[in-house]
Amino acid sequence: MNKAEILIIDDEPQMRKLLGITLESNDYKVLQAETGKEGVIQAASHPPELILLDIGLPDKSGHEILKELRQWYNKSIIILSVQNNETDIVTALDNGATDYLSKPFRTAELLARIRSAIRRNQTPNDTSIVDAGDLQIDLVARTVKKNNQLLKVTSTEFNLISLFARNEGRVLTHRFILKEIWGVGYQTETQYLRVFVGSLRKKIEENPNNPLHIITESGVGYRFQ
Amino acid sequence: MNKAEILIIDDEPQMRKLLGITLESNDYKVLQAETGKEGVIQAASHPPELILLDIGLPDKSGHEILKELRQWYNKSIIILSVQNNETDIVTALDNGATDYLSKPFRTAELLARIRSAIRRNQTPNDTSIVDAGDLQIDLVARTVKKNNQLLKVTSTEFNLISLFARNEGRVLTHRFILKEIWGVGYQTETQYLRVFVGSLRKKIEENPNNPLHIITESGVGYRFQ
DNA sequence: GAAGGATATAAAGATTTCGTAAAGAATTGC
DNA sequence: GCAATTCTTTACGAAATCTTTATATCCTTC
Repeated sequence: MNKAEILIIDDEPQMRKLLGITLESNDYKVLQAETGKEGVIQAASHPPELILLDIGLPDKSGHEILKELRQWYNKSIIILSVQNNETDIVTALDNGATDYLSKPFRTAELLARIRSAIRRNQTPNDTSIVDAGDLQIDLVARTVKKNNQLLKVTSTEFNLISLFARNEGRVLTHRFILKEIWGVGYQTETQYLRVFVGSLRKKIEENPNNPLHIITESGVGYRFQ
Repeated sequence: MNKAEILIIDDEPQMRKLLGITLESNDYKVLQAETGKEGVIQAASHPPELILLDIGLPDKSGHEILKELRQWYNKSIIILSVQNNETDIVTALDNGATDYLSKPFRTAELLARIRSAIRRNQTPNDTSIVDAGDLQIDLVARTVKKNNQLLKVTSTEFNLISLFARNEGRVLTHRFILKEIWGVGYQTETQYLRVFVGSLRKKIEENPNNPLHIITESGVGYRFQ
């Protein structure tokens, strides 16, 4: 039985040390990251069984890191936070956090919640690369290849094609896409979508006038295949 | 979209009422049980999407009920308790509870944890496909396949065939269909229906002159099979 | 089997939705 | 601080879809 790996993302050295000792003495293998950025890179290079994410990080808000991780990481993420306000908890859970614990937490409870979270880990589709014919979309590296050639896509363009790739074959409504990419205030800005779908098609489609990957479902949204 | 069912097992009538109102106003279907025994029976006869289990029950300890449920019930169980002691939490989680909330809890947090728990119940490629011989209608992806080949259908056409698929074998009156697809002001626009049924038949039927899927019930409506 | 109401089909007209180009605004990188 | 890139907005022609009309066919009932 090899040890389950847990990645701690927390900027406080003391907290990392405390958590590290606790977890190691309970037979977990511990990985650590000081910043969100570093955490994402570590998680990508070697996906752990569970991530403990402090939400009060210096570089980005923990919520952003959580969203970023959840674009491809589908194992458990437990949020640790000094915050105990409801909005924070609700946001984290709705962004895909597995659990939320307020600091200071009780060790035995933390361990029990970790056991529970690991037990429930779904069989992961551990590939972060979505393959769609001549296209390969790497959700971690944030790259798009067409016939093995790297395409130059902007950040928003990538977010869009990443969303498509993660929902291959199903129709996504305009509202849904706009909410996911631009946020809840933009759900009626359908024109944004038209422009960005247009520029994506120019890049990924053999013939942009007759798209084979991004199909428009008139009156509803788009479908990727 | 039918409502997710939640079973509340709690001996306090007030708490059941409070939870019931909260959940129902958030579009869940609520089932209630006063005792653990009753709860187990209810859950067995009609497994809900999630169980809210109070741990301070009179007949058996909630922990026993939890264990009993977990022998066969594998969806989410959230524990509610006035207790906030660590042993209790750890025991519950190790017995397979999905989550543990101490009373009094905050409503928004409870709802977020319920959403999270239900979300995790679903298998990643959760599709609800209606199979009708050579036709497969995917209600989530909004796609129609005939002999495994994607058909191009417009938004209204899909809404129509989706309504048919969800009421397979049943005669739907003109008025009902018109109300569902176009809204209450259109219940007499029978000609709309004729046109759209016609175009659907052209796409899905082997021989549109002798339809096998969308059957005309003259003077009444249509039936899908 | 004939009459009359109900249904089917085709096609024209009306409306909505889409795609593209391009200009202005904001952001990023050097 | 300037140039380059990216994002947001506007405008307009093109395409797809929906609605309506006309006419042919089918079905039921007597």
